Amino acid sequence: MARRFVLQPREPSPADPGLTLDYAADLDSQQHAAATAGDGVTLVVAGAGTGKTRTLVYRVAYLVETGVPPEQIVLLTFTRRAASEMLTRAAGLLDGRCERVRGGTFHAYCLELLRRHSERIGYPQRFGVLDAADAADVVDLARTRLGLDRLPKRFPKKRTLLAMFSAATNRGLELDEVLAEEYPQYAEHLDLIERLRGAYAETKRRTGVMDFDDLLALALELLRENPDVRRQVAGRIRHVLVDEYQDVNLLQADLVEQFQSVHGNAMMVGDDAQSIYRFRGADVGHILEVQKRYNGARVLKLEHNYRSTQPILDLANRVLDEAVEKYDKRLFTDREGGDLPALVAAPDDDMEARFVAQVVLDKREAGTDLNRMAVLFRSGWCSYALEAELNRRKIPFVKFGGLKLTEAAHVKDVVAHLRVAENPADAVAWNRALRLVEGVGPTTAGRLLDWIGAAATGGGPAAAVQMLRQSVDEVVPSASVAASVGRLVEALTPLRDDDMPPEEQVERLLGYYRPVFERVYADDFPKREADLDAVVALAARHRSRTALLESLALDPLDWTQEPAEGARKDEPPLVLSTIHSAKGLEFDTVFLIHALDGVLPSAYALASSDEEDEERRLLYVALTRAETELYASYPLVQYRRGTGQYLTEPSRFLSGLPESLLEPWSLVEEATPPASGDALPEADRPALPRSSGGA
DNA sequence: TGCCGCCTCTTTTTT
DNA sequence: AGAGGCGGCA
Repeated sequence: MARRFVLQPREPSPADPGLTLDYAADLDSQQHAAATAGDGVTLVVAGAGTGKTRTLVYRVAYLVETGVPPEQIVLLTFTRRAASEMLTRAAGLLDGRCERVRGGTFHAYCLELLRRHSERIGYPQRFGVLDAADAADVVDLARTRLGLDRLPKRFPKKRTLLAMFSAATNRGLELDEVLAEEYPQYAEHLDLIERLRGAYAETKRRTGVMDFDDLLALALELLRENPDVRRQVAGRIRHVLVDEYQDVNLLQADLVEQFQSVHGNAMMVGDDAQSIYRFRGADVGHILEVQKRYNGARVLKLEHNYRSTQPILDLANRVLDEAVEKYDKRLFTDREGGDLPALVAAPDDDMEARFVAQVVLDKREAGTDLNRMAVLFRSGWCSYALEAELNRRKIPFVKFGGLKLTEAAHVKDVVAHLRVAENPADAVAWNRALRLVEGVGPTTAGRLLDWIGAAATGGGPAAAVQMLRQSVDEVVPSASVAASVGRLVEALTPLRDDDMPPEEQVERLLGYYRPVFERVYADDFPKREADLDAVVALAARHRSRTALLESLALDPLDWTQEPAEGARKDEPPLVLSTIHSAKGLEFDTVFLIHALDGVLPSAYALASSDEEDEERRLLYVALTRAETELYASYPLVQYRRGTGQYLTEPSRFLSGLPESLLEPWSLVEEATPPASGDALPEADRPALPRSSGGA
């Protein structure tokens, strides 16, 4: 029987002369209590703008100062941006001593673990990582493999299938429970869906790839089924800190439990009012039940808001008040005064864009840096009109969320070729590369894949390329197609050299791919060209092909967009972001655009009051990003193909609020360009100058 | 078999 | 707007 010997905690005295930071002076009393909390499990319930990040950063510094080796601290977050921001801030506090703190997203951290112990779960060391689009392709491969050429009518599409699989995995449910709960219309196909799920899993394993959910699920399996690995991994985690804990799903909550299982030190920070990831299996229940899961966990609160003015908080509090599910949350601030938030009705989205651009320029003129302002929206497409307007006015901006560059077809093409070099068993990558060969369609590609698969399992991955070269003639319809496939193989062969620097691999690959690229994207390849150079640049920043591919799979942070032409050099750009991607950030001025019913709340999220509440929290998150100025705006008309122009309604969460909370503005177009010194039509109603760029 | 053009549909949010 | 499905043609 193993025995547990309990060591008394070694409490550093508050006056410990070894501490270089003055924690008591830099933090308020609640923040101080959290940052300097003793060992064990601590839940910090922190409202919006209460200095959560600051507190975590000081916590890290405190641990390091009190003798915890930085590399034994693990700081987990949900986005790479949050991770890097926090690690950078911590590093800045104790000049470099915090640099070796481990951390990143759950997915990235799990990937690292799996890479190190892949043999324990039956994966090759060089397994690949699938994004959502790749995963959809694997579903197709799995389907073909099951011999299911024809699916029943009214059968879920692959995107829906993946969502079902994901819900089951992330929430620890059986497929039939997910179907009954969320997809009753497909319940009759349970058997077939189940078979597809099995084939999907089998295909991933056979071809050595994992999807995002696998990163979490397999890491958990690795730790649970290999006590020695768990002891080794958790033994090196003296403290685990988790930000945005309200957004963990079951797998992530379980992983945290594993990570702290040796030392028993965990700090979870979160705000149940800001839970916005239910759609991917997050469950506020986990933050609410921390005390149940960890007997004796202490609970601390941060309630003092330092970010926003009172009028902004009043509005945010009001929005939350009307949730069906009540929150015991009222933020208070010392920042008295400040302007009322505005609800701006714009005639159409072009005028809305001009309004935002104009206020942004005015504020920049008045001394607010562009990157202290942000434009937030519900979905990626909401900012299209604004992006055009910002380009016209040469205002530099970066956009977070929405479509990613790594999802662009031509970037995925390049990545697919690299993945084949990395892991010749990777059938999805092969498939993509083969389909780009002129004359190769689904059928030919399928036959070639069978050859490759046989070679990869039989003679090992290295044999695959060799085998393919010999077999091409037998499988391919014509000699010219065989020659084309041969050229692909010739292009890939030198890339298998692992010592070749990644940028050289990409450069060489582009020698093969460029002609293909110009043929496949004949109508618009010049516009796409810059992205290929960006891949080369990204490759130059990575040590190995493996590292490059990981970075590409998990959304590279340092994938820089070039600044708009004519932009001031080095001026930090205006931030455009989905609300989801803006979580945890703060800005002097926030514009919430397209605050429309059907957009926020999304028309797809109105089936239940739970879903509507999540949309409401999303609005709450958006509003509480603002420090001093807040503008919510919406266009009065929208266009939709088919329907044409139609009238809109402002967000149900914002319409009907008293003018003492949210001041209605309307936009009026000035008839003539203003002479200098002219008064505005009304003091607080900015007029729009005539559009300079045309609509 | 593969390619092309025409059709419709559907449109969150992220790792 | 863009993707995916389908039918007809080379």
